[in-house]
Amino acid sequence: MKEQLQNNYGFLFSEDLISDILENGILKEVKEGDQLINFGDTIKFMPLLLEGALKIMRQDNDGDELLLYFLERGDTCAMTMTCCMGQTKSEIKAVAETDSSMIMIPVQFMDSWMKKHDTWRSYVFESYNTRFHEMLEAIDSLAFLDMHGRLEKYLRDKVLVNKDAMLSVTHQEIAYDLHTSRVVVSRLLKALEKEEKIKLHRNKVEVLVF
DNA sequence: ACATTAAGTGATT
DNA sequence: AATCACTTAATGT
Repeated sequence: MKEQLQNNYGFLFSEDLISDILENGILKEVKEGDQLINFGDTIKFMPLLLEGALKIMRQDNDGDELLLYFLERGDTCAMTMTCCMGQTKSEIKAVAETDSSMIMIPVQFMDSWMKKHDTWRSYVFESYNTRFHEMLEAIDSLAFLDMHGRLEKYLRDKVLVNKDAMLSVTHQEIAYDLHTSRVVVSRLLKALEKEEKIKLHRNKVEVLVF
């Protein structure tokens, strides 16, 4: 845990901060598909991703879901930051996209560390900023891209976080993430296969270009 | 061999 | 782009 923290955050965090993290953080390892945070949960920990990726989703009143963005190593969750200030409940859901490990920092340290550690404050502001940009990207993709474009972006992102062009995913799962129907996904994927951008297998999509 | 689940397709809105 | 209705293909028991 020490080494992983050094490797991923060593260049960002001061020695003091790293020892504070090691002292108070809890190492958590999750498997692909594990749910970390659900809609309405009270957030007690702030995750620092060491390895793997999480997918962050929004949920509507009927329980329908929509993927917002992926978190990777070096990232943290912006939702936790707003939550620990106002004691609000989570408005997002976090699921492990791949097997992941992270350090869970109890939120009560947020406040004092902001004052105590310059490097922590910068990190928090910095990641708040990048999260905000990811959010804008998600909005852009909803507002300005058609399904075809959204699907391509989805596949691109998914290949990036999985570090593997062979995606283990069904058409139905993609449909849930993009909040559309399986039939539409199947058709668009078929079209992409004809363009020779991807190759289709059962339960798998192989991304050839991007 | 049969049931189940994933994926492909035409037609309609 | 969504939905329906149906077919075909792959996989598990």
